[in-house]
Amino acid sequence: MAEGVRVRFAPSPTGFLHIGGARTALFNWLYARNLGGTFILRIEDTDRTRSTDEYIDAIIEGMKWLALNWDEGPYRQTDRFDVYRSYVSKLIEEGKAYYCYCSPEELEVRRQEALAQGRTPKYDGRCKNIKEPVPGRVPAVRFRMPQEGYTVVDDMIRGKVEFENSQLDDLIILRSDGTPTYNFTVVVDDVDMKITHVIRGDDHLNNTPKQMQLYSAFGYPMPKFAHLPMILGADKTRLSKRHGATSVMAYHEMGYLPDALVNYLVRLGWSYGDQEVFTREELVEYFSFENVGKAAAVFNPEKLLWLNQQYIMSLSPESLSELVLPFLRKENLVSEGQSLDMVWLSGAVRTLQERSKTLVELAKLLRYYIVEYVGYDEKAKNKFLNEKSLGLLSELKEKLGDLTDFSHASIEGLFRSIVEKHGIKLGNLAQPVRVAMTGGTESPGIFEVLEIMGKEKTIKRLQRAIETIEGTNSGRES
RNA sequence: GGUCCCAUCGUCUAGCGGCCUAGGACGUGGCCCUCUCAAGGCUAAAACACGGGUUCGAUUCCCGUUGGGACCGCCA
Repeated sequence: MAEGVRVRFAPSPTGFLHIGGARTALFNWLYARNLGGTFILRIEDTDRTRSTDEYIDAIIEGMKWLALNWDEGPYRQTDRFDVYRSYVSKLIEEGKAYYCYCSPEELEVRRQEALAQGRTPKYDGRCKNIKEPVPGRVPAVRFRMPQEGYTVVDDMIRGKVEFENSQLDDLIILRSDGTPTYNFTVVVDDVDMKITHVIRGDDHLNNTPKQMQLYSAFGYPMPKFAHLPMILGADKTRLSKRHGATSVMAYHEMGYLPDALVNYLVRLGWSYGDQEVFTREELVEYFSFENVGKAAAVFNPEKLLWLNQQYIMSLSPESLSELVLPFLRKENLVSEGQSLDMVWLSGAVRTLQERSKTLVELAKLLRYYIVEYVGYDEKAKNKFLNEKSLGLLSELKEKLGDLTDFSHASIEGLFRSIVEKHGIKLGNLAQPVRVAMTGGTESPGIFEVLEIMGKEKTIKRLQRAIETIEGTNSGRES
């Protein structure tokens, strides 16, 4: 049963890999991996005016980033025109297709007329029985669609969907310029590549009966179909650029983890009881179309953000450090060629990972650990770096200077003893120190911050805070 | 306009006739923890679109209404 499952993702390179396409690819990938089948990547670039090699590269880049590896391809339809032409010839010979001499302009006029009169635009079949070429006209080729009976799509998600054949149009399979059209190439390729399951977006459901007629004409067994519900924007219309970032790689740049995006995307329309967070292995193991919903789903960036944080928290500090490095460069915190002590960085990252929802956020938070001098937040400075804290900061500076073991435990011991001596709350000491160290009032636990910062930097920053209060600081900011 | 699809909290969803006082998650409010911010724990508000059937019993099955969406190209 599981034997020989072959599925494909077939994007057209007229744009970047977007959220919707990625989810289609993902469901194909999951289905193939779940059943031990073959996942094929096919580029549908027959529209040569809109397809570009840059977009092909971009789609592949997106697939790789999401780690949706394919087993065959990428095939390009523009490499396969010979195949399509031979199928066209066969259909013409068998009388299943015919030449149509109507020009695109004429067809457009008739379509507009029909629309204006409230009729359904449909080809009138006037070229159906023309035997001789029409002088001065280069014909397109149309497929002779049966007009009696029904075509029933047996969909793995929606069940049986019935279409009346009289609704089906004689579709053009070969343009007058000799290039084949989408509905035709999909079927030829799926036949040729022995695709067993066609998993694609909901927007193709209406095309399916036409394509099924093509399958019959070729005498090829029907594949199974699964039409995935659409992804909508907050306004419940189909997700598009105006809803914000839709390119998969844009999420990479914003500091999202591919696994988080995959996890989010799969839960849009699929569920497994109450579980929200899945490993790849679990996803592959649990995936089934039985648990795929039928309703369109609204894309919710907030939940994606939450998931991303879950993934960031679950990563080891070491691997997170590697991942955040490029973002540190972008923030100009690490210059080109400069190397960072990765063990130290991991320690710093560890204190920040539950405070970061994205890698970009993490990189920004890492700032005060890395730079030479921190600038003070104005409000924080006024509130905590003043006469009241001056004595405490000086005392702390002196005692920290005598500390030989600059560890979390001994730093904490020192803080506790000072606090106890003065009969004040820990916060009264911690907050001024926090501003001195980070420039602001929010950070990881103050003892960890000092430990990561190290003795030398800690003393320097305390000294600078003291000078600031005394008004002797030169005012350099970093 | 025609064809097709869809319908549970604001959002993602569980539910496949009685287990439902409708569960979980995000977000939102409160409380706890606490050196700040997070994280974490507890907690609150929040939904079966409507109307008919079928049934002893409907969120669940059927029909209709309403509302949303997709497609109707010599685009894919």
